[in-house]
Amino acid sequence: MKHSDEGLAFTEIVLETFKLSGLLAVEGDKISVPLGLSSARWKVLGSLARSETPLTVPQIARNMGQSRQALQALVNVLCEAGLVEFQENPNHKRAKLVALTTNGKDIYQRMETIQIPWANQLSEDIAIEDLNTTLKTLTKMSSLF
Amino acid sequence: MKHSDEGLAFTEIVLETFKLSGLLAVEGDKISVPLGLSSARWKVLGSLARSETPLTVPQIARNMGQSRQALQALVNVLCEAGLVEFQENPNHKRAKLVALTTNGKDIYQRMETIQIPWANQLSEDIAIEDLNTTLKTLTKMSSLF
DNA sequence: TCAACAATGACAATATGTTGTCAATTACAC
DNA sequence: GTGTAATTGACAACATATTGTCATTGTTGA
Repeated sequence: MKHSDEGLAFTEIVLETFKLSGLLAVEGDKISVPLGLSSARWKVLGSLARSETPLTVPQIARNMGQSRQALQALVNVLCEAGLVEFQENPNHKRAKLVALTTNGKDIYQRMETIQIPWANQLSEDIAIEDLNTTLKTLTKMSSLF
Repeated sequence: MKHSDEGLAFTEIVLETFKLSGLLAVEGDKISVPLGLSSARWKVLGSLARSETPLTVPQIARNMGQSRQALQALVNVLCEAGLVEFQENPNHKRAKLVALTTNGKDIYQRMETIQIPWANQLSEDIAIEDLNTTLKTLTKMSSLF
């Protein structure tokens, strides 16, 4: 049996995704180290900052496609660092709500002032149609699992 | 400062890349477990199988965008498992060449008989132009780092 | 209502990844 | 050639991720 044309491209995208993910994580670490963060912790702050309402740990995990245990560990560290806090959840005794503290919001704002020019500069030579197609395709791939 | 259109799409691709990478790793683990492998080990076998010539550990690491230390650890495990072996490198006393053993080649072949229908089936509803654009764009993004 | 099922937090074991460091080896410029 | 810089393997420390398990809490259907 052989790869179809689509199957071959799909497979190469898979490999490139692994590679890019690793490179981006290292890059994200470099960017966030000056503010005492890391790629992983920054992403958690981003989930909370982008959300309209406070989220529980399992909700964040599902959004990010990760296990709730991994997210719980990150959130616990962020809580100890004073960037997020647990709030009582009126709908659930055990599953507390995670919210950014004032300090957490401030740090995330400062990350944005670094991330925005970073993304703008790196993307300036890539066609917007290609970026849109890529995002659409990656999202479609994620939805397969 | 605000994201440009490109910067915004770029940022969302970054987040989707993290998510998809995690999902694919889990999926790859499931696929490869029956043959005693994992996503990470499978990728190493793939690098060796796809290469015309035997490679050194740092070469594989650079191909995959990873640290040579991480690759060395994987290769050592694969060597203990008898899937790869170290060969003397006529050009370098320390940097031995890594080659698939007969058993390693066999396992990889069997992985292919699983991976090919997997990729063909998952990609069948995605347009080939979109896949090609996505691969091109991801590769371009990787090259930025 | 209440019994069965699902979701959650906590903990442990393990895999995979980075970074930093050191000595040994190789490559290269002069 | 020779000295300096880069590469490599080995080791350690640590961060991030999965999976499995358990007791607790929440949800749902009969």
